[in-house]
Amino acid sequence: MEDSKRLIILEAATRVFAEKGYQYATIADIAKAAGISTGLLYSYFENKLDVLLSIILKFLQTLNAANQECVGAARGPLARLHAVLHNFEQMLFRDKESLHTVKVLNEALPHLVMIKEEKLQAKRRDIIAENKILLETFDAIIRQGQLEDIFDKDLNPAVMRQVLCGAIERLHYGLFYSTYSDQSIGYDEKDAHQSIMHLIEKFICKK
Amino acid sequence: MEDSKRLIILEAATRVFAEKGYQYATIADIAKAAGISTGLLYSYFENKLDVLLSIILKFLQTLNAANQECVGAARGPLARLHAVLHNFEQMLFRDKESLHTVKVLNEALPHLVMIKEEKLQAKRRDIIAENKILLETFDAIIRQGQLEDIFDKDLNPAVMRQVLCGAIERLHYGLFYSTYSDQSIGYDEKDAHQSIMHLIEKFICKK
Amino acid sequence: MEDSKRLIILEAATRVFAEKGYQYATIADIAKAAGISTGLLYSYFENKLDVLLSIILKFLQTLNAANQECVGAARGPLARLHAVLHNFEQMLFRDKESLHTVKVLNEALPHLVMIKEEKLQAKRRDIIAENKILLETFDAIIRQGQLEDIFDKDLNPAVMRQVLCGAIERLHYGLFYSTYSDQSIGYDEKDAHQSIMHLIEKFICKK
Amino acid sequence: MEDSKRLIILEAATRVFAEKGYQYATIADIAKAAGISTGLLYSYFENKLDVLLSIILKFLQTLNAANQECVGAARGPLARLHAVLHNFEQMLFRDKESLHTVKVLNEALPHLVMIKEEKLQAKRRDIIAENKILLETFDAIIRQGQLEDIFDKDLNPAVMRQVLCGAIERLHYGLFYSTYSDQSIGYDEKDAHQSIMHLIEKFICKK
DNA sequence: GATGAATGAGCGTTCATTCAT
DNA sequence: AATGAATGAACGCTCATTCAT
Repeated sequence: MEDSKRLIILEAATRVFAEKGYQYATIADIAKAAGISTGLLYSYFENKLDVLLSIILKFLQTLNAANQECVGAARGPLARLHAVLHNFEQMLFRDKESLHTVKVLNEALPHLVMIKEEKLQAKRRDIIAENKILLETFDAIIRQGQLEDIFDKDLNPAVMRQVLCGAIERLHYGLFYSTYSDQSIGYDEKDAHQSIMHLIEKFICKK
Repeated sequence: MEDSKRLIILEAATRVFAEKGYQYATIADIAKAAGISTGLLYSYFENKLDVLLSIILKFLQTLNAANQECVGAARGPLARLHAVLHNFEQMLFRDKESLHTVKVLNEALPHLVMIKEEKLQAKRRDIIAENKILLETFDAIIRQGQLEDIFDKDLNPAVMRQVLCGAIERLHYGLFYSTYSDQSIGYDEKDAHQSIMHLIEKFICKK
Repeated sequence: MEDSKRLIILEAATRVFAEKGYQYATIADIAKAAGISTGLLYSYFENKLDVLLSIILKFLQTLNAANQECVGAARGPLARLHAVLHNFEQMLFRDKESLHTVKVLNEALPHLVMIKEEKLQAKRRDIIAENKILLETFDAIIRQGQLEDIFDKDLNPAVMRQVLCGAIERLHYGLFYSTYSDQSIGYDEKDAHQSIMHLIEKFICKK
Repeated sequence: MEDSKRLIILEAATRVFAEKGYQYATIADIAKAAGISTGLLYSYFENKLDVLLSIILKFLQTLNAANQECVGAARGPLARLHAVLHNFEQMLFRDKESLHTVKVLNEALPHLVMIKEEKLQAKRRDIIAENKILLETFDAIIRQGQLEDIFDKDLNPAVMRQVLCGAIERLHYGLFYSTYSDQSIGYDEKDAHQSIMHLIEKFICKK
C-alpha cells in the first residue's frame, strides 16, 4: 500500500467533490477519477466521510506547516500577516481544487460536531486542533501588532481575522465561479490581491 | 391549492435544510415539519430541488424588494450602502435560519449552472436574474459613491462589494457556528456590526 | 400499515430463510416471496436481522402462549409434559417452516449475545426472556414430577429437558431433511412420535 | 505444497468458523489465523465452501476411522454402542471447536444437496458417503443388539440413533452456549455423560 | 511457493417520487 | 384536496477471488 496512491485518491476526490459537491459525488466517481476500483479505495480510507476529512486535514496541515515557516522567517507583525495571507492566497490559487477544498471545509466544519462514528473521532479531533492552530496563528500576529501599536486596537483580533479571511475567500470564490459560469465577475486575480493589500493597510493598520 | 400552504412548506423546508443540510434533509422531514403528507408537497413543488430553488428565489426577491425601498428612501451613496448592508444583516439575523439560507445559496449557486431539468429552467433563470440585481444594487451604489468622490476610487466596485459581503458572511457564520459547537468565537453580534461600520469608513470611504 | 402484511412478510421470510439459510437469503428474495418491493419491507422492519429476530420472537411467544393454556388445563406433571411436548411437536409439524424456524433459532441464539445495534436491544431482551420462560416451563413440570415421585429423580430437570428437546428436534429434522434430499431416513412421523412416548415412559418416568 | 500446511489451514478455519460462524468468517480471517496470505489459501482449496466441506469431511473421516477401530475391538453390541458414543463425545469435547464443527455440519448438510459447482461434486459425494457410513455404524450396532435380544425391539434403529445423537448434541450444545452467554445451564459435563448412560440403559436396552 | 494489491459483483439500505384511495 | 403505502433506482460498502511480482 504505497502512500503515493493515497495522495492520488485524495486529489481525485478533491476534484470530484469540487465538481459535484460531497453529497452528489459517489465512491464510483472518485474511484474512476483516481483510476482504481471502488474496493481499493476502502483499503486506504474507512469510508466516504473519511476521504472528506482526510482532504480537509491535509489542507489544514499543509497550510499550518507553511505558516510555521513563514512566521519564523518574517520580522514584525505586518510582514508576518502578509506572509500568512500570502500562504492562504497561494493555496487557493495553486490549483482550482484548493479553493473547493475551502468550500468543502466550510460546508463540512459545522457537521464535524455531529460525527458519531468511533473510527473517525481521532481524525475529527485532529481537524479541530489544526483549525484552532490556524486561527490562533492569525490572532497571535494581530494581537502582537496591536501590542506594538502597529495595528488598529479598536477591533478585536478574531473579528479582524474573520474579515480578512472572509474577504479573501469571497474574492477568490467569485473568480472561481466566474470561470464555471462563463460570466465575467468584473475583476481579476490582480484586483483581488490588490484589494487585500488595501484592506490590511486601511483596515488593519493603525491610521 | 392555497398559496399560504406553499409558504408554510417553504418555511418548514428552510428550517429543515438549516438543521440537517440540503443533502441530509428528506422530503419526509420537510412534509412532517410542514404538517402535511409527502404527496401533497408534490402538488406545490416539482421536486426536492424545486423546494430549494424556491427558498433561494424567495430570499433574493425579499432582499431585493427591501433594497428597492431603502435605496429609494435613502439620500446619498453612503446612506444607501448602510441601508443595503443593514438589510443584509437584518436578513441574516432575523433568524438563524436565514443565515443557513445564505449558506445553502452559496452551496447551490455554482450548481445552478448544471441544472438540466427542463421544468426548473425558468426558476433557474429567475434566480440568476435576481442575483444579478442584488449584485448590481451594490455595485451601482459604490459606483455612484466613487463618482461623487465619497468612496475610494482605487478599487473597482465589484471587488469592494465582494469584500463587504464576504466579511459580513464570515462574521455571522462564525457567530452561528460558535452556537453550534459550544466554542466561543471571541466576539459577539455587536462586535461584528461595529467592524462592518469600520470597514465602510476605512476601506470604502475616501481617506 | 396493516398488521396482516407484517405477517405475510414474516411468513415469506421464514420460508426463504428455511430454503437458503439466513446468510444467503437476500432482502430481494424475501420481498419477492412476500410479493412486495424491497423498500416496503423496511417500513415494517428495521433491517434484515430484525426480520430474523421477529420470526424467532413470534415463534417463542406462540409456543409459550400455547403452553400457558395447556399447563393450566392439564392435571398432573405427566399430562402436562405430554401437553407441552405435544405443542412442540405440533409447531414443528404445523408446517415445514416451523422446523426451520427452530433451526434458525438455534443458529441465531448464540449470536444474540453479540447484537450491538441499539434499535434491536429491546427485541433481543424479549427473545431471551421468552426463551427463559420456555425452558422454565419444562423444568417446572419435571421438578414437580420428581417431587410427586412420578419422575425419575436421578437426573436434574435441565438435563432431562435437553434430552427430550434434542431428541424431538433431531427426529423431526431428520424427517425434514429426508424430504429435501429425497433419501429415505428409515422412519416416519408416527415412529418419531412413538419414540418420544417411549422416551417419556422409560427415561423420565420412575421405573 | 506440503500437506501439513493444509492441516494448519483447516484447523485455523475451524477455529474461525467456530468463533464467527461460516457466514461471517472471511477468507482474510482464516488466512490470518493460519499465518498465511489469502492467495496461498487458494493453492490448497478451491474456495471458501471447499474449506468448509474439507473440515466436515475430515471430521467424518476421523470419526469413522475411530469407530472402525472401536467396533473391531469391542465385544458385543452394548460395548460397541458405548465405544461409538464415547468417540462422539470425545470429539465434541476434545476442544470446543469440534462442537462447532458439528453445528457447522448440521447447518451445512441440508445445503449439500444444492451445491452446483462442478469442482466440489466429488467432495460432496464423499461427505454424503462418509455420513452414510457414520449412520450405518450406529444402525448396525443397534440392529445387532436387537437381534441378540439385548436392545429394545419396539423402536427401529434409525429412530434410536437419532434420539441418542440428538440428546448428546443438545446436551453439549447447552454446555457450550452457557460458556458463551455466561448464564448457568444448570448442569455440567458429568451430568451430561451420566444422562447418556441412563439413556442407553433405560431407552435402548431391553427392560 | 508465497504475497497482498487489486478487482468488481452483489448486497443491505435509503429515499425521491408516484398513485390508488 | 389530501394521504401515505408502495415502488425501485441508486449508492455505500464488503469480500471472495485473481494475478502480477
